Amino acid sequence: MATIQDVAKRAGVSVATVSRVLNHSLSVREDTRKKVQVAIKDLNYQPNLLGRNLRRSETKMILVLLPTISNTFYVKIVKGIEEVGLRNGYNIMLCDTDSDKQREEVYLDLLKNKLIDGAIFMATELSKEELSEIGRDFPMIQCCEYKEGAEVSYISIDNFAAAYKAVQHLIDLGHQRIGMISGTNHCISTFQREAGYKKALEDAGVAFDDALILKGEYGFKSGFRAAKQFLHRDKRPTAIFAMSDMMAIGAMKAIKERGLQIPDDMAVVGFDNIRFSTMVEPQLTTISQPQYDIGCIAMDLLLKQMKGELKEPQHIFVEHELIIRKSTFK
Amino acid sequence: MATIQDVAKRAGVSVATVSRVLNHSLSVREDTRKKVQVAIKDLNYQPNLLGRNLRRSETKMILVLLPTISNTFYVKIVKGIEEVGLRNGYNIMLCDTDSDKQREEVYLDLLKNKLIDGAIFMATELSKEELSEIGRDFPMIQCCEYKEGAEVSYISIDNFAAAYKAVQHLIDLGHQRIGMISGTNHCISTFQREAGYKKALEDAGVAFDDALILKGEYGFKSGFRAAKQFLHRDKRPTAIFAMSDMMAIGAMKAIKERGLQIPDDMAVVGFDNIRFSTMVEPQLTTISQPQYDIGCIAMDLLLKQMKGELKEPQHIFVEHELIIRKSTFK
DNA sequence: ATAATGAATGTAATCCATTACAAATCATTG
DNA sequence: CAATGATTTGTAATGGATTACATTCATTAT
Repeated sequence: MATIQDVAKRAGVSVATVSRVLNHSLSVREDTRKKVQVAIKDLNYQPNLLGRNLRRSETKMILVLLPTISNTFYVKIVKGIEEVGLRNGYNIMLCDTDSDKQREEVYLDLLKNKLIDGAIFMATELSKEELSEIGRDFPMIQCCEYKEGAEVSYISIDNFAAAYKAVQHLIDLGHQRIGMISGTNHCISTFQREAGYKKALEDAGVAFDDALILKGEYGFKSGFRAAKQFLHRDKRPTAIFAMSDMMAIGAMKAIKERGLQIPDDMAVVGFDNIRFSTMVEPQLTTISQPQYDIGCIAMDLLLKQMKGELKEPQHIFVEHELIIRKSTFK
Repeated sequence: MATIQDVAKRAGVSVATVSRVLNHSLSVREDTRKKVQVAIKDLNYQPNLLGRNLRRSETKMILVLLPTISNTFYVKIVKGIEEVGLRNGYNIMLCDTDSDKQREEVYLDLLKNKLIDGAIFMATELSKEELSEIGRDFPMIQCCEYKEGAEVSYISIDNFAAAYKAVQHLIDLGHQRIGMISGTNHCISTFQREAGYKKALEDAGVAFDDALILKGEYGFKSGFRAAKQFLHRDKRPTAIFAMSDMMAIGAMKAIKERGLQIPDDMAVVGFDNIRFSTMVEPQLTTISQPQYDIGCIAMDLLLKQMKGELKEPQHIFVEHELIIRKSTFK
């Protein structure tokens, strides 16, 4: 591998001049620039970024921490992050933390050790104190999930309002016994969506029944199992609000297996508007988030923070939408 | 940010000694080690990896290039790569190339510029010549998709044999008019699966009909559209072999919308055994690949190559399996 | 022709950690 | 107690590129 020294020697100039050519500095005469470029080509020279990075103290790499890569919900968010990141000269790397704190810390060390310039969390197992501490020294943004009170910017939808709207929709359709398939994790979205569910019931004058909330792991199976439980009850709910589309789709399978009709015997609402929600029969009513925009904004925030343009942590909420399909209304 | 110099000064030793402590060198007296560790803790020192990497000329980072992160097929492969990689002290980063050659090249520059130690391609837009050239100088492995003739190791299943087996299964069930929903891309798997399809027909004495192969983009919609086309025909096929589960599931939707029964009126076989293949009604017959193992082996190969233990490029084929479910056979 | 100005180029310090080699310290033995 | 070898520690070079500052060269003004 040729180094900048080799190029300099071959071109008969100093390393400084080569560096200037590499970095498109203006003050290089046209013929010397040519000479250097020839030498670069001759030697098939590629600048070693380790040297450059050390000197500049930046790597132009951004890390996106995903709790799991199997959740298609993140796809469009990542696309948004990439769009803005690449346009600004940053490479976007994804990491699968598997919701494992240790693994998260391994990747965070890359941030602390300057191997990456910034990080975007889709979720984290860190406490708000730990987050705040790292956030003080290194650029990072929380996206969709966040820790309330952590001194780290975030962008999200208003999960409370979204759940409220979904449940209100069911109430408007005449449902009174509405089962909720919630999540076991401690994400803020779970908490807020449950709160939205309760508030919508309360505002409609429907008594809250603890037995109507079941918890699962966000996947197809959990939804399937929870719905089965609901179906076994004497007074089964007439509608189900699931915290994720995957759960909702699992629930739909259980309902159909039982020989019941959706939405007549039981209506179903999901959350996320994943692509599959239009591929099932009937298509799923769900909450849609502007994922792509969320990604763009998250990356924008990170860029600002890296430039030092953010004095205070920002809290941004974007609009959501209730998409009404056949699983609730013919 | 404290540097190794600061630590050395505070501990009253030389930077070399601090470095030895950091790298667990044996020849440090117990009490000096303690002193240094105290200083490290006091200053909250984190070694700057940019310096270390420059010196060692390695970053312990591995890149996995994905043509798209929305395809859940890669999830388990990535898990396998991560398992082996992390166990060997490497950080695994994922990149979404969007099957865009330019974007691939951006990420490959990271390899050429020493910012990552090695790369695993799930697919590539590079030609075999380009691959070979980079492969000569930098550690890389092809996984699942590969370029025949490129001097770069690969691991895959035998796509020809797998397709052959799938089609043979349909033939065994008495099907003669078997439609294939193939892909428009130029991946070797597409080519080989078509070849396997043809050979299975040939060996069974069934005449090959060009009109029975339709091409699409691997997704739900393509499968849906292709199946619709098949359904409009006078002599429609009695079975469909799709190149991906997503296509197969799209095809199933079209068949069901037409009011036909699966598998009685039309049997369907997919490819990949994604999780959704068990979530649809009826469950999908498909080809299963040992994705997790494939990931482990790919990472193993890469480790060997980085250690210089691979003189020749390796070509590894792993077993596949035909999983027979209700979409072909009650 | 000469001084002054500005453009082009070069020299050397710098980023931070690692490590070969040198030096110092310690323990052991004749 | 000196000599030897082993262990511990320090000095300084190193990796490759960037850049402040110094120098050279060409051009314009006087």
